[in-house]
Amino acid sequence: MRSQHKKEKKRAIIEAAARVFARQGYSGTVIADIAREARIGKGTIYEYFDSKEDLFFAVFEWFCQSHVAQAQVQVSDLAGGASERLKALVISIVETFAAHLDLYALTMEFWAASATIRMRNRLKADFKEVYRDFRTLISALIQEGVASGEFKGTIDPEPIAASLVGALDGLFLQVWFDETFDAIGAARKLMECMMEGMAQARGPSEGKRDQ
Amino acid sequence: MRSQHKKEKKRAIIEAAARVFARQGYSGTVIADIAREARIGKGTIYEYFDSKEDLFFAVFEWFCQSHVAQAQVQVSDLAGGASERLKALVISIVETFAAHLDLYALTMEFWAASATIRMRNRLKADFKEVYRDFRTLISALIQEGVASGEFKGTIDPEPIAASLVGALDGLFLQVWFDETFDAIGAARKLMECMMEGMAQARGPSEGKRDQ
DNA sequence: ATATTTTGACCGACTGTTCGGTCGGAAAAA
DNA sequence: TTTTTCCGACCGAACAGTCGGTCAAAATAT
Repeated sequence: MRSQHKKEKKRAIIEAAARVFARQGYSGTVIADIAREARIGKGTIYEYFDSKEDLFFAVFEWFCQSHVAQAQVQVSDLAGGASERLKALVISIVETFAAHLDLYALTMEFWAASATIRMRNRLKADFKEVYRDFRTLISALIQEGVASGEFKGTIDPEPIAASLVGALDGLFLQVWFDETFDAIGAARKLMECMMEGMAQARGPSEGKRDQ
Repeated sequence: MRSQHKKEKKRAIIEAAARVFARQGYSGTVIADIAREARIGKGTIYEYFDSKEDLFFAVFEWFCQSHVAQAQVQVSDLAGGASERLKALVISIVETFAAHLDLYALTMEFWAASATIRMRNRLKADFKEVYRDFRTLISALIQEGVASGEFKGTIDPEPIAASLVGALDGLFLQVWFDETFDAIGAARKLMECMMEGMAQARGPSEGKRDQ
């Protein structure tokens, strides 16, 4: 009980900070708010983090880690053909986000922070990596589909994966501003449409070079 | 020269503020910075706006107005079939954004501001409208394609339009974090893929169910 | 077992600074 | 001269970060 306890407490502060930042935004949050949420004294926070900015960054890293990890677990759980799994993964991501809309505010806070000079370099590299990971995850699935003949050989997995990742972000943005917007439905229709577009034409002969 | 001059000056302040907010973010911007950028005294700003928040909101409205207007102009300029026009519009939007990446920081600032309680209601309604306008613009194009027989009758225009709008936002987010990312290329591939998925099957007989 | 010392987690009053907004008067226009 | 526009010195509230000190429990001595 020493570095163990410290680790736990640090984590607890990070989670408390995440809640407060999500609720009030970075600038709208006063260190005292976080201390109160974590039920500790203001000074204690500075035992664990050098500055408000450091704490914010720690929240960001914690958030990225847990989210990417979750998606990677999800995809490893899936079974079936590439197209089935792709569809399932995308729907699952959308549903997960939809279930944690409150945390979405945090994401926007991170985006905004990345626009300010000081934070930019710290956040940018991590964000780049997160997006790359997501693209790779989806791109791999698409490639699998191409390899198995489910998808056309002419499909270029990377940009399609990027577009899908982008669409997910974008759909959530729309939910954020209009909670009646049906992101899950839109994602389903998008997947149907893209599947149809990616599907290997099965009609004529059987060659890869349809026309 | 009175209300005319006032209007111009107000606009000038808004544009100066937009530049500074884009560069430094809302919290990172001090009223004095905006005054300097606009080459006026700090006090003068308060002759035109009641508060920093008001000014920020004015920037937001100015930004929305000019961007939506621009997209609407673009679409009215286009000629050709629905699929051609749709593709052209999307590419044109991507290219416009790519050419003004600096202003993208502003968009993120608006998103983040919408996460704070006070700003939220003011921004939310406008944002909702902007997204609705964009969706409607694209949805109308898709509907046109369905009506003309270019697209399948089973296509549901609204969610597809929403996904497209989302994908554009999302692609830009990726550019923001990795300037080597090729959003224009990705958008092209996405359009190809979706077009293929939306296209009326022309191969066998004329039914929907090929195979 | 008990007393004593050491350690370090914890705290919140305090401080120096920053910044949004004001105001009284200068400058320009009418 | 009167009115309008402009200005920046000034003010006070807010806040990040500090610091001196408390206290409980771990370590050590008895």
